[in-house]
Amino acid sequence: MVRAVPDTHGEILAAAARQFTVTGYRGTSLQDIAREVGCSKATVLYHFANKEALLAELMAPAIEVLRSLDEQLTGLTGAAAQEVAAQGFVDLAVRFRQEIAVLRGEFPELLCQPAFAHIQEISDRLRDALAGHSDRPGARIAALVLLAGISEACGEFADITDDELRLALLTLVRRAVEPVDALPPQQPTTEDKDS
Amino acid sequence: MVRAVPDTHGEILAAAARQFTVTGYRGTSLQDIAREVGCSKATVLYHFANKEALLAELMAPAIEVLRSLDEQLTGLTGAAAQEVAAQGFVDLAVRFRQEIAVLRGEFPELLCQPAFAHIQEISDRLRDALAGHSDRPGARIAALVLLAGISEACGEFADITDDELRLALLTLVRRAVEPVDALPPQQPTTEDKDS
DNA sequence: CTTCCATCTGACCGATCGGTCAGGGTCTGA
DNA sequence: TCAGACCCTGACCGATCGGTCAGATGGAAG
Repeated sequence: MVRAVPDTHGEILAAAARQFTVTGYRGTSLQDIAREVGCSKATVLYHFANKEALLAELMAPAIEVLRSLDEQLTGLTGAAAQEVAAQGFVDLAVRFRQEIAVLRGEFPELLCQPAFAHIQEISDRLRDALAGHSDRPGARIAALVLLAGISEACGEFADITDDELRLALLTLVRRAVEPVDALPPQQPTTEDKDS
Repeated sequence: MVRAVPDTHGEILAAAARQFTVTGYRGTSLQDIAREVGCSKATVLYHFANKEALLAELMAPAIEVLRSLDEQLTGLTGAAAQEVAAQGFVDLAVRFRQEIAVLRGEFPELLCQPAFAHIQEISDRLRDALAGHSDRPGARIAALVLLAGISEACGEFADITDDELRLALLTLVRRAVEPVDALPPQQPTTEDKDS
């Protein structure tokens, strides 16, 4: 085995990702991670300041993509925002299946941690965009169900390729979301209503 | 305060439900529940054999409804099964918003407990029915996303009435699910393919 | 050879967890 | 009056958690 550079740091990260998705963040102890890597718990804490820092580094790439999607969304409204949100989120969910699976269960508690600040607001904006910025219950519900469902479900389809999954999810979203054009003309929509 | 019957048992149950939905099952200690009720931790364990039994009693009604839905589904196929599954699950999710929110994050771990045996199989059958018993990825993905999304999202809409939520979810499901009739006629479907 | 630094470890810490237990009230019915 | 069922509690238990720390190891630089 040619293994000049052991890269313990990366191994710990990978093992943590695997364990977190199965047992959850709370349900996985540093001991568990160390056991899978084949090192001591102290070694895990040598490479990472604490358990929270381990999670933060694990989620950093996914969060970065989410942030950039949020930026793309600023200023967009209506059908354009809807489409960008749909494509962006589906792509994000597919690419970071594992990372999202980690966050899945612990969402409400983990959002308090500084590493995940503003995530709630960002996903709120994402949901609004997907709902066509409508406040009708039907649109709001559909958007939230889709976001939550995709987050939940993505981790389950390990047997499906990224492209296939992306396509299926995108067609599902387009079929399920309330189209912003189909709004009953109770409001003229001459300009974007803001605030 | 006319309080002839303190009903500590019920108060503990209600407090546990509230805490579990916020902090999760793992994240809520018996001490937390006792504190909210205003009794000692020992009292909680006097009324319930252990933490697991508390959760089991909390979820029992929802699980009973899920089981009966599963029974209704036996024998049904195609569009009929699809419709029963959609109506049944939407109704269940709306009625037991809080209970499902409890189970949400801890699903994979809690399924090991004897109180939740067969739940995985039941929800698998439910998903199959919603997918029109098709094995096409699109149908499977849509069904799972809808089930997961509804479970996740139901707890969030405290401001929406049951009837309103039920209607919105049902229309969403009907719009989003791949209709069993729209199957490409690559298979004659003369009779239900089984096994 | 010595020094230095990165890596890693076993032993240990305080806190908290779920759960046990002996016993103290309080009410009821004989 | 007294026995017993019911409800509740403080004190305590072993286990496990995240995290600390002094020191062992080993390779590179001087």
